[in-house]
Amino acid sequence: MRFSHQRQTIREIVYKTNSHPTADWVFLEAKKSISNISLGTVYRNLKQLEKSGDLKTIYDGNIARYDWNTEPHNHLKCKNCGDLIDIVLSDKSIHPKIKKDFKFNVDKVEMFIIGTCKKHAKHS
Amino acid sequence: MRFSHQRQTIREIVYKTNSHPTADWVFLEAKKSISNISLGTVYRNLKQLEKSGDLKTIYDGNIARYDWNTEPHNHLKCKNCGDLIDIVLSDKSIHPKIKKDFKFNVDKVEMFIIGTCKKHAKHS
DNA sequence: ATAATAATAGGAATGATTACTATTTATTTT
DNA sequence: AAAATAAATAGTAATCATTCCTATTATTAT
Repeated sequence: MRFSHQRQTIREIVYKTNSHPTADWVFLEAKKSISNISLGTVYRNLKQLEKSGDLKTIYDGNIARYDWNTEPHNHLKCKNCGDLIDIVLSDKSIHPKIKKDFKFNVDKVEMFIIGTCKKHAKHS
Repeated sequence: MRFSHQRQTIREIVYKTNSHPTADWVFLEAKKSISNISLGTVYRNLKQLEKSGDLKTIYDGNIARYDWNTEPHNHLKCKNCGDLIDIVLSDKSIHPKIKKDFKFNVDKVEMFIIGTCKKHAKHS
Protein backbone atom coordinates (compact mmCIF):
# COMPACT_ATOMS: atom_id res chain seq x y z
CA MET A 1 0.00 0.00 0.00
CA ARG A 2 1.74 3.15 -1.18
CA PHE A 3 1.24 6.59 0.25
CA SER A 4 -1.39 8.88 -1.20
CA HIS A 5 -2.46 12.36 -0.27
CA GLN A 6 -6.12 11.30 -0.47
CA ARG A 7 -5.72 8.41 1.93
CA GLN A 8 -3.82 10.57 4.38
CA THR A 9 -6.54 13.21 4.27
CA ILE A 10 -9.31 10.65 4.74
CA ARG A 11 -7.50 9.10 7.69
CA GLU A 12 -7.08 12.48 9.37
CA ILE A 13 -10.74 13.37 8.88
CA VAL A 14 -11.86 10.20 10.64
CA TYR A 15 -9.28 10.70 13.38
CA LYS A 16 -10.38 14.26 14.09
CA THR A 17 -14.02 13.52 14.93
CA ASN A 18 -15.92 11.58 17.54
CA SER A 19 -19.08 11.57 15.44
CA HIS A 20 -18.61 8.11 13.87
CA PRO A 21 -18.97 9.66 10.41
CA THR A 22 -20.51 8.12 7.31
CA ALA A 23 -18.61 7.79 4.03
CA ASP A 24 -20.62 10.65 2.64
CA TRP A 25 -19.68 12.99 5.48
CA VAL A 26 -16.02 12.09 5.08
CA PHE A 27 -16.38 12.79 1.36
CA LEU A 28 -17.85 16.26 1.99
CA GLU A 29 -15.08 17.07 4.48
CA ALA A 30 -12.38 15.79 2.14
CA LYS A 31 -13.68 17.98 -0.68
CA LYS A 32 -12.84 21.02 1.41
CA SER A 33 -9.16 20.36 0.83
CA ILE A 34 -9.24 18.16 -2.29
CA SER A 35 -12.05 19.63 -4.32
CA ASN A 36 -12.14 16.95 -7.00
CA ILE A 37 -11.76 13.91 -4.77
CA SER A 38 -14.20 11.20 -5.75
CA LEU A 39 -16.60 9.28 -3.57
CA GLY A 40 -15.19 5.98 -4.82
CA THR A 41 -11.78 7.02 -3.50
CA VAL A 42 -13.30 7.67 -0.10
CA TYR A 43 -14.96 4.26 0.02
CA ARG A 44 -11.87 2.46 -1.27
CA ASN A 45 -9.62 4.11 1.27
CA LEU A 46 -11.97 3.66 4.19
CA LYS A 47 -11.99 -0.03 3.35
CA GLN A 48 -8.21 -0.13 3.09
CA LEU A 49 -7.80 1.75 6.33
CA GLU A 50 -10.01 -0.80 8.00
CA LYS A 51 -7.93 -3.62 6.55
CA SER A 52 -4.72 -2.03 7.81
CA GLY A 53 -6.26 -1.70 11.27
CA ASP A 54 -6.41 2.09 11.24
CA LEU A 55 -10.14 2.21 11.79
CA LYS A 56 -13.24 0.14 12.37
CA THR A 57 -16.53 -0.03 10.50
CA ILE A 58 -19.75 0.18 12.47
CA TYR A 59 -23.04 -0.84 10.89
CA ASP A 60 -25.67 1.52 12.20
CA GLY A 61 -28.95 0.13 10.93
CA ASN A 62 -28.06 -0.33 7.30
CA ILE A 63 -25.53 2.45 6.94
CA ALA A 64 -21.79 2.14 7.51
CA ARG A 65 -20.02 4.48 9.92
CA TYR A 66 -16.32 4.70 10.61
CA ASP A 67 -14.56 4.88 13.94
CA TRP A 68 -10.91 5.69 14.66
CA ASN A 69 -11.25 3.88 17.97
CA THR A 70 -10.13 0.35 17.21
CA GLU A 71 -10.10 -0.77 20.83
CA PRO A 72 -12.96 -3.10 21.78
CA HIS A 73 -15.84 -0.94 22.84
CA ASN A 74 -19.58 -0.58 22.38
CA HIS A 75 -22.03 2.16 21.55
CA LEU A 76 -24.99 3.81 23.11
CA LYS A 77 -27.36 4.98 20.40
CA CYS A 78 -29.93 7.66 21.11
CA LYS A 79 -33.12 6.84 19.22
CA ASN A 80 -33.94 10.53 19.30
CA CYS A 81 -30.87 12.19 17.82
CA GLY A 82 -29.04 9.14 16.47
CA ASP A 83 -25.85 10.08 18.25
CA LEU A 84 -23.47 7.26 19.07
CA ILE A 85 -21.67 7.40 22.39
CA ASP A 86 -18.64 5.20 23.07
CA ILE A 87 -18.68 3.00 26.14
CA VAL A 88 -16.46 0.19 27.35
CA LEU A 89 -18.17 -2.78 28.92
CA SER A 90 -15.20 -5.03 29.39
CA ASP A 91 -17.17 -8.10 30.29
CA LYS A 92 -15.59 -11.16 28.76
CA SER A 93 -17.55 -13.42 31.07
CA ILE A 94 -20.04 -14.41 28.40
CA HIS A 95 -17.37 -15.89 26.13
CA PRO A 96 -16.81 -19.16 28.02
CA LYS A 97 -20.52 -19.53 28.68
CA ILE A 98 -21.31 -19.24 24.99
CA LYS A 99 -18.53 -21.63 24.10
CA LYS A 100 -19.88 -24.16 26.56
CA ASP A 101 -23.57 -23.78 25.73
CA PHE A 102 -23.35 -23.43 21.96
CA LYS A 103 -19.88 -24.71 21.02
CA PHE A 104 -19.41 -21.27 19.48
CA ASN A 105 -16.04 -19.49 19.55
CA VAL A 106 -16.53 -15.80 20.18
CA ASP A 107 -14.29 -13.35 18.29
CA LYS A 108 -16.00 -10.14 19.14
CA VAL A 109 -19.21 -8.73 20.49
CA GLU A 110 -20.95 -5.94 18.63
CA MET A 111 -23.41 -4.27 20.92
CA PHE A 112 -25.75 -1.39 20.29
CA ILE A 113 -27.51 -0.10 23.33
CA ILE A 114 -30.56 1.75 22.14
CA GLY A 115 -32.26 4.36 24.28
CA THR A 116 -32.45 8.04 25.06
CA CYS A 117 -29.41 10.19 25.76
CA LYS A 118 -29.34 12.88 28.43
CA LYS A 119 -29.99 15.62 25.89
CA HIS A 120 -33.34 14.05 25.04
CA ALA A 121 -34.50 12.55 28.31
CA LYS A 122 -37.96 13.66 29.40
CA HIS A 123 -37.78 15.43 32.76
CA SER A 124 -39.65 13.57 35.48
CA MET B 1 -54.90 -2.26 8.78
CA ARG B 2 -57.20 -4.49 6.81
CA PHE B 3 -56.67 -8.14 6.03
CA SER B 4 -54.91 -9.13 2.84
CA HIS B 5 -53.98 -12.49 1.47
CA GLN B 6 -50.48 -11.21 0.69
CA ARG B 7 -49.82 -10.01 4.23
CA GLN B 8 -51.09 -13.24 5.68
CA THR B 9 -48.81 -15.24 3.39
CA ILE B 10 -45.79 -13.08 4.20
CA ARG B 11 -46.43 -13.41 7.91
CA GLU B 12 -46.67 -17.17 7.67
CA ILE B 13 -43.46 -17.43 5.69
CA VAL B 14 -41.53 -15.52 8.36
CA TYR B 15 -43.18 -17.55 11.11
CA LYS B 16 -42.28 -20.87 9.51
CA THR B 17 -38.50 -20.41 9.43
CA ASN B 18 -35.69 -19.96 11.91
CA SER B 19 -33.35 -18.65 9.24
CA HIS B 20 -33.91 -14.92 9.87
CA PRO B 21 -34.81 -14.43 6.21
CA THR B 22 -34.15 -11.41 4.03
CA ALA B 23 -36.93 -9.58 2.16
CA ASP B 24 -35.74 -11.17 -1.04
CA TRP B 25 -35.98 -14.69 0.33
CA VAL B 26 -39.49 -13.98 1.63
CA PHE B 27 -40.35 -12.65 -1.83
CA LEU B 28 -39.13 -15.83 -3.55
CA GLU B 29 -41.06 -17.99 -1.09
CA ALA B 30 -44.20 -15.90 -1.47
CA LYS B 31 -44.05 -16.25 -5.25
CA LYS B 32 -44.52 -19.98 -4.86
CA SER B 33 -48.12 -19.38 -3.83
CA ILE B 34 -48.77 -15.89 -5.24
CA SER B 35 -46.88 -15.89 -8.50
CA ASN B 36 -47.34 -12.23 -9.32
CA ILE B 37 -46.71 -10.79 -5.86
CA SER B 38 -44.44 -7.78 -6.03
CA LEU B 39 -41.30 -7.09 -4.05
CA GLY B 40 -42.70 -3.76 -2.90
CA THR B 41 -45.62 -5.57 -1.32
CA VAL B 42 -43.21 -7.76 0.60
CA TYR B 43 -41.24 -4.79 1.91
CA ARG B 44 -44.36 -2.81 2.77
CA ASN B 45 -45.90 -5.69 4.67
CA LEU B 46 -42.72 -6.62 6.50
CA LYS B 47 -42.57 -3.04 7.70
CA GLN B 48 -46.22 -3.08 8.72
CA LEU B 49 -45.83 -6.40 10.50
CA GLU B 50 -42.94 -4.91 12.43
CA LYS B 51 -45.07 -1.91 13.37
CA SER B 52 -47.89 -4.14 14.57
CA GLY B 53 -45.44 -6.09 16.70
CA ASP B 54 -45.67 -9.30 14.68
CA LEU B 55 -41.98 -9.42 13.89
CA LYS B 56 -38.66 -7.72 14.44
CA THR B 57 -36.11 -6.38 11.99
CA ILE B 58 -32.48 -7.33 12.45
CA TYR B 59 -29.78 -5.36 10.68
CA ASP B 60 -27.11 -7.83 9.69
CA GLY B 61 -24.26 -5.74 8.31
CA ASN B 62 -26.12 -3.65 5.78
CA ILE B 63 -28.94 -6.03 5.01
CA ALA B 64 -32.25 -6.32 6.84
CA ARG B 65 -33.43 -9.67 8.13
CA TYR B 66 -36.76 -10.49 9.74
CA ASP B 67 -37.43 -12.47 12.87
CA TRP B 68 -40.74 -13.82 14.17
CA ASN B 69 -39.21 -13.97 17.63
CA THR B 70 -40.16 -10.65 19.18
CA GLU B 71 -38.96 -11.57 22.65
CA PRO B 72 -35.74 -9.85 23.73
CA HIS B 73 -32.89 -12.01 22.56
CA ASN B 74 -29.54 -11.79 20.84
CA HIS B 75 -27.75 -13.51 18.01
CA LEU B 76 -24.61 -15.45 17.49
CA LYS B 77 -23.31 -14.86 13.98
CA CYS B 78 -20.91 -17.31 12.39
CA LYS B 79 -18.41 -15.41 10.28
CA ASN B 80 -17.96 -18.52 8.22
CA CYS B 81 -21.49 -19.43 7.16
CA GLY B 82 -23.33 -16.28 8.20
CA ASP B 83 -25.89 -18.26 10.15
CA LEU B 84 -27.62 -16.46 12.98
CA ILE B 85 -28.31 -18.42 16.13
CA ASP B 86 -30.77 -17.15 18.74
CA ILE B 87 -29.59 -16.84 22.30
CA VAL B 88 -31.04 -15.25 25.40
CA LEU B 89 -28.65 -13.39 27.65
CA SER B 90 -31.13 -11.92 30.08
CA ASP B 91 -28.70 -9.64 31.83
CA LYS B 92 -30.41 -6.41 32.69
CA SER B 93 -27.66 -5.49 35.15
CA ILE B 94 -25.99 -3.07 32.80
CA HIS B 95 -29.09 -0.86 32.51
CA PRO B 96 -28.76 0.95 35.87
CA LYS B 97 -25.01 1.28 35.46
CA ILE B 98 -25.43 2.97 32.08
CA LYS B 99 -28.15 5.21 33.46
CA LYS B 100 -25.90 6.27 36.29
CA ASP B 101 -22.69 6.71 34.31
CA PHE B 102 -24.12 8.28 31.14
CA LYS B 103 -27.59 9.51 32.10
CA PHE B 104 -28.79 7.29 29.28
CA ASN B 105 -32.10 5.43 29.46
CA VAL B 106 -31.76 1.99 27.93
CA ASP B 107 -34.66 0.64 25.87
CA LYS B 108 -33.04 -2.39 24.36
CA VAL B 109 -29.72 -3.98 23.69
CA GLU B 110 -28.91 -5.21 20.21
CA MET B 111 -26.03 -7.60 20.39
CA PHE B 112 -24.27 -9.50 17.66
CA ILE B 113 -21.77 -12.01 18.89
CA ILE B 114 -19.43 -12.75 16.01
CA GLY B 115 -17.40 -15.92 15.89
CA THR B 116 -17.33 -19.45 14.57
CA CYS B 117 -20.19 -21.89 14.99
CA LYS B 118 -19.71 -25.56 15.77
CA LYS B 119 -20.15 -26.57 12.15
CA HIS B 120 -17.08 -24.52 11.21
CA ALA B 121 -14.82 -24.81 14.22
CA LYS B 122 -11.31 -26.05 13.46
CA HIS B 123 -10.62 -29.26 15.37
CA SER B 124 -7.88 -28.76 17.93
C1' DA C 1 15.17 10.17 -14.88
C1' DT C 2 12.68 6.05 -16.19
C1' DA C 3 9.98 2.11 -15.61
C1' DA C 4 6.63 -0.28 -13.10
C1' DT C 5 2.39 -0.22 -11.01
C1' DA C 6 -0.67 1.44 -7.20
C1' DA C 7 -4.07 4.93 -6.76
C1' DT C 8 -7.15 8.29 -8.68
C1' DA C 9 -11.28 10.84 -10.90
C1' DG C 10 -15.28 10.33 -13.04
C1' DG C 11 -18.88 7.90 -14.20
C1' DA C 12 -21.50 3.61 -14.92
C1' DA C 13 -23.36 -0.38 -12.58
C1' DT C 14 -25.32 -2.91 -8.72
C1' DG C 15 -28.21 -4.16 -4.91
C1' DA C 16 -31.37 -3.04 -1.34
C1' DT C 17 -35.14 -0.39 -0.41
C1' DT C 18 -38.74 3.12 -1.14
C1' DA C 19 -42.01 5.89 -3.86
C1' DC C 20 -45.57 6.44 -7.37
C1' DT C 21 -49.95 5.34 -9.58
C1' DA C 22 -53.61 3.15 -11.84
C1' DT C 23 -56.19 -0.84 -10.61
C1' DT C 24 -57.94 -4.34 -7.51
C1' DT C 25 -59.88 -5.99 -3.25
C1' DA C 26 -61.54 -5.97 1.52
C1' DT C 27 -64.71 -3.77 4.40
C1' DT C 28 -68.66 -0.65 5.37
C1' DT C 29 -72.89 1.31 4.33
C1' DT C 30 -77.19 1.19 2.33
C1' DA D 1 -76.69 -8.13 -2.08
C1' DA D 2 -75.11 -4.08 -4.55
C1' DA D 3 -72.84 0.30 -4.18
C1' DA D 4 -69.61 3.29 -1.88
C1' DT D 5 -65.07 3.78 0.48
C1' DA D 6 -60.63 3.46 1.15
C1' DA D 7 -56.76 0.28 2.02
C1' DA D 8 -53.70 -2.75 -0.47
C1' DT D 9 -51.67 -4.36 -4.66
C1' DA D 10 -48.72 -5.04 -9.06
C1' DG D 11 -45.64 -3.11 -11.76
C1' DT D 12 -42.41 0.06 -12.47
C1' DA D 13 -39.55 4.09 -11.69
C1' DA D 14 -36.68 6.36 -8.44
C1' DT D 15 -33.42 6.68 -4.61
C1' DC D 16 -29.56 5.71 -1.73
C1' DA D 17 -25.39 3.48 -0.39
C1' DT D 18 -21.81 1.14 -2.24
C1' DT D 19 -18.89 -1.12 -5.71
C1' DC D 20 -16.90 -1.62 -10.24
C1' DC D 21 -14.57 -0.04 -14.50
C1' DT D 22 -11.08 2.41 -17.14
C1' DA D 23 -8.15 5.80 -18.89
C1' DT D 24 -5.05 8.87 -16.62
C1' DT D 25 -1.99 10.42 -12.80
C1' DA D 26 1.17 9.95 -8.97
C1' DT D 27 4.31 7.30 -6.03
C1' DT D 28 8.13 4.43 -5.42
C1' DA D 29 12.01 1.33 -6.84
C1' DT D 30 15.78 1.04 -10.08
